[in-house]
Amino acid sequence: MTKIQAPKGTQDVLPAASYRWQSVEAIMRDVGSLYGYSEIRTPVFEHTELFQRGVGDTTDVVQKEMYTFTDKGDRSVTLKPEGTAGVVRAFLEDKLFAGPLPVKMYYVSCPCFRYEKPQAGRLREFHQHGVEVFGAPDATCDAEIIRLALEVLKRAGVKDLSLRINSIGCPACRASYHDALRDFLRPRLDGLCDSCKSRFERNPMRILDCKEASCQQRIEGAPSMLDHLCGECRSHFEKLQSYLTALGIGFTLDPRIVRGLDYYTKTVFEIVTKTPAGELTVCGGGRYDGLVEELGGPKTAGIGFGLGVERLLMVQDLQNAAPAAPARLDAFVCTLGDEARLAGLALTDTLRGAGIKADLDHAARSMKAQFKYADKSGAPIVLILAGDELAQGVVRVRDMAKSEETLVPMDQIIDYFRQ
RNA sequence: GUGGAUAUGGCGCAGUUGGUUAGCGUGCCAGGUUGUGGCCCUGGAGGUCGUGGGUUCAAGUCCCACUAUCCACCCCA
Repeated sequence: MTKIQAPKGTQDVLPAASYRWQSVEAIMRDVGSLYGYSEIRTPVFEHTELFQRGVGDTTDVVQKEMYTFTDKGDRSVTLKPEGTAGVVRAFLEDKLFAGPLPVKMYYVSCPCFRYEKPQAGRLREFHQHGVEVFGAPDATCDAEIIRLALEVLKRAGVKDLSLRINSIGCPACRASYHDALRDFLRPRLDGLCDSCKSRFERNPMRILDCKEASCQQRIEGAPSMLDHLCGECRSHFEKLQSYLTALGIGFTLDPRIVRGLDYYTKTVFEIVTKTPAGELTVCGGGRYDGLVEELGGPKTAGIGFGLGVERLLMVQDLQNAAPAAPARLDAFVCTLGDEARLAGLALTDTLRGAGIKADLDHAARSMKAQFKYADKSGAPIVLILAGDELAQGVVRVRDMAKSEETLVPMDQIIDYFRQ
């Protein structure tokens, strides 16, 4: 029989590590609600067409990375490759646009799926925290979600953060920029790498992002999107920069941030952190003012970001910023003999009823083995119950760190923990 | 999709030019202490040496294929 293992690119979150997830999830919830956001949860899978139209047919994500399958009803469905499209769909389907705008939403550890070759910080099933805001066209909102993302990362203990922003304009000014860029690239096309050649027609801006040194050399002096922004896009971007400055948020302009998803307009940004293993992008996002309309809704501004949970946890590890594990137990109950065992079960139940994290031996083991287990469980207090204690109506309370024992009357044991 | 490295008990490793019953550390279980953890001592359980072929009298060791894991590119969270 072949051993069954987890599918490639997936990970178990084991009991010893789940507190780490709970910790960053609590941070996201706390910060989200502090900023006036409410949680939204959308399905893990959607109709494939949503992503084709929303994320964009020409993107790598849609073209080669989606988990798409046909269900028993012959519908093509896809495990969500990112968080935004599903939220937009819900916004439309549940007619949130008819309520008070803006609508501000966040999501926590949203599972996302991309069929890629796994490696450090890249999985096939991964999780994102994120926010989406609808009906907030002003650049104050761009600044707000950036501030929110930075706050989440800061509370998670991430160090050496840097913010990179860019504007990719609106469809109108981007089209004229594409023309200018193609005019610049056309005479140099022969020297570019194959993937850049294919990008030329489809999405020439991605060529600016190419990692090939020879391509970088050839595109030296290429026109910048920022020089081709229309009046409105330019003014939006300038406002964003002044708002960030007013909030004391440092940033760098990075014209090479293009983002791999088609729906972005105007502001795009990435938050990068330095680790001993190199720079790592932990958060990326931007504005998508055309997406709601593209998916059949009323013209509505949109903006959001996705923050990779696995990457965040990885950065915490690399930067020694991981929170310490909380104590699993407040007390462990050790017993000897059947009568004491029964009393121990009742005692444990009483403790739990009083909100004290308690456990007892479930393997009918020796006192020594029970103590070993109690020690490894991290319980600071061990309660010992055997014939002598039962006869006296007391519990023997052992402080594990001090190795000191005292006798506490059974009916005062809760008070002992309360003091 | 392209390239590179690795694969031996739960974890970390050794295994010498192919040569007897595959070792070590750690963890786990138990005993030493018939009521007591961390330290120490003793014992025990646990391995189709990733899978399948091949070479050989003999393969953990050599050859081939496959699979998985890790890393880089690509892409991105």
